Amino acid sequence: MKRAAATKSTSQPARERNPLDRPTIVATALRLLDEVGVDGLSTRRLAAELGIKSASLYWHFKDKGELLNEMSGVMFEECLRRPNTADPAFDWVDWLADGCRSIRRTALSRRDGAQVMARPRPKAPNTRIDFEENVKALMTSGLTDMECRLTMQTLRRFAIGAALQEQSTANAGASVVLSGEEGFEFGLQTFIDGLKTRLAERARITKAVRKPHA
Amino acid sequence: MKRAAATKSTSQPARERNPLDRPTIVATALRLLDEVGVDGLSTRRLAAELGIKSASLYWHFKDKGELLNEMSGVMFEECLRRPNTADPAFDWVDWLADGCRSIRRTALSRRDGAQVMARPRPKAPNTRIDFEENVKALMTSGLTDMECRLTMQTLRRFAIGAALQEQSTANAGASVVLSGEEGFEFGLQTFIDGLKTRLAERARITKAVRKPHA
DNA sequence: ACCTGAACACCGTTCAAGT
DNA sequence: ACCTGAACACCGTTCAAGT
Repeated sequence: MKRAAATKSTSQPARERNPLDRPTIVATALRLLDEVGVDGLSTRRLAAELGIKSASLYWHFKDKGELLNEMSGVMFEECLRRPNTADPAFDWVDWLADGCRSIRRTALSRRDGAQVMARPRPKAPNTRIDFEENVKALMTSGLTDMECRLTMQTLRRFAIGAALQEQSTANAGASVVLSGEEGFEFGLQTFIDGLKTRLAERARITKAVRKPHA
Repeated sequence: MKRAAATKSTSQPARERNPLDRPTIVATALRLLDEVGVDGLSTRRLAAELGIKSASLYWHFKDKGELLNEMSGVMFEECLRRPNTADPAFDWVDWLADGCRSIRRTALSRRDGAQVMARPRPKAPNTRIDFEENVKALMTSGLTDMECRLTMQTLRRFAIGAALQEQSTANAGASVVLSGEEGFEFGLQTFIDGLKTRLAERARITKAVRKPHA
């Protein structure tokens, strides 16, 4: 996709004449990411894509890191569906596993996507709300509040860690005995088995307490 | 630590007059990493530390990526102890958990250490041998060869993923309700519980096959 | 074999100035 | 409010040339 030829009468090659905002810049940056990769995504290149000069980006963003973090946030929004706990068929195991798969899939869906998602997300209030909603959904499992937070953190890390390694350049020539998918599903399944064990153990104790001499 | 003042008679400020080799360069790079961080670790800065010009580094390394990968390899060598399966007290659970903790601790031991260890390690033959040795040790658990490989891969990713997030700059101001240590131990314990479940399930089936009508 | 000098083609960021 | 021009202080990498 080469730069569109500008009509002679204007100096902006690829942009309408209204001011940019952060969402537009982030969306353009994500599109550009697929073209050039994270190392190719320079402020100058992005500015060119937007029809501005790179210095102008610093009116919208404090620095490049802030832009990348916002990209991370958008990618997470792309992949996280809200849980439907009202549905009587809601199953926390499936929901949790699918959420984890979704993070990996989203990371793999764009060039160097895992590297972007490995960055801290901007702590916007709406993100916080979603997070608390997810904690509540997972608590239907019987895990404690803290365990739910730790579980979600662990699986988020795991999904991104898996994608990170799958996208690493070294994977090109390596003897890939274990496919990414297989390793991912193994880790996910095993971790969830561990959660179930914890819950079963807890149920056993609760029962023993209720009927101490059974 | 400022550059040592050179004696007037020589133009090398900080180096004896013998040729450099890769191990020396890598060791110096790791020392410098703690001073300046991964973003500050430029070829020019490293060359200055070694008393050479940055162009000379390209005689020893193909590019900067190769140097960083070698640093990753050295950090892994620092942390991986060989298993002592001859010891009758050898316990695969402890060994596995300690190995995982060791990776995290090594990553946390240097500035941006997790970022370095997240890179692909150079696939030297000795590294391969260690890996096979570890697979054999883990197979004392009763897991299959493939499961052992997947387990080690998963825990390696997990340890580095945890350290990566703990060292992320965003962690500075964030509301760190969950300490890094706690989240790490939770994930590790849960995953190992899952492995045990798998083994217990397998033992149950084996037994059922032996005594079909028990 | 190992290193330098000098260059090429870039970076992120700042800031006065423009509109 | 939003953007430009121009600069500052860097990068990684190449390559002929030196010893």
